[in-house]
Amino acid sequence: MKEFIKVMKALSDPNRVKIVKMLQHKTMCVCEMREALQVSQPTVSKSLKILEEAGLVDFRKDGLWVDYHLTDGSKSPYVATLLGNLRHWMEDEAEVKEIIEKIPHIHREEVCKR
Amino acid sequence: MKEFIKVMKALSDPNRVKIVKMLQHKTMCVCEMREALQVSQPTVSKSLKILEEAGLVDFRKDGLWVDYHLTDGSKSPYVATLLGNLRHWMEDEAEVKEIIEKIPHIHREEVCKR
DNA sequence: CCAGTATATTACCAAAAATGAATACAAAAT
DNA sequence: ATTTTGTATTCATTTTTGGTAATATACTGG
Repeated sequence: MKEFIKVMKALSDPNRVKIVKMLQHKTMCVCEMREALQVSQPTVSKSLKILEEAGLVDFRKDGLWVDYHLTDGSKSPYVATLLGNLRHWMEDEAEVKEIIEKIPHIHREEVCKR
Repeated sequence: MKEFIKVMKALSDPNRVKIVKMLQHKTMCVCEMREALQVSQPTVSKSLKILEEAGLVDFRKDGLWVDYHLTDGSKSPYVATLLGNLRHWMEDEAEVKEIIEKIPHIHREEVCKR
């Protein structure tokens, strides 16, 4: 039950859902997401931690950057199912579309350094 | 997006999930759920309102009683999918099983009147 | 080692949500 | 009409959450 609740809570916030939707398109680092979402870096970090603890995302360190990606959900049926559904869910939401369209124009080298 | 968040939030609370699991077995009134969950009546009512606003449950008045039941989710793909998944999800959770086992022993006529 | 950069963590604030007591409302019975 | 009973709502209080600013940590290059 606790696991389920954790996953539901993780997906109960617009920014976190947007992060998931972005990561469906590509692996991203924190500052890229920061730029896409237009929120502060700590806010992104915190959201990512919640998603990570729910088993929705994982990361790999690449030098100074931390690249986040969606998990395969193999550790939780809830995660697997919801990540699966989220592939098609909300594809037409303006809020999501706007952000997805930004992604190709965000380049790590330009966006960071703050 | 707002609709999705509402559904996720509604399912982010143990008592509300338990209510859904109970309603999978039978239509129930507020005081029966109160007895099964061992919480106050207003708490149940409020939980039901949240579930209702998310489109997960609906009710029918039967004299003094208000019988709640799960919806068919026809108004929201999120609801439809999650209610579908919740049919098998958490069937083995001790927390849920205990409550489900109580249901047959709860009789409206005895449980109400307080 | 030092400076610079990306991320994480901490501390704190405001807004939202959960909780319980009291009250209001509605339907039925007397 | 009044009382009783099941449910909904209100209100005050506490807890949780989401956000930013400030700070700490970790990696890189000189």
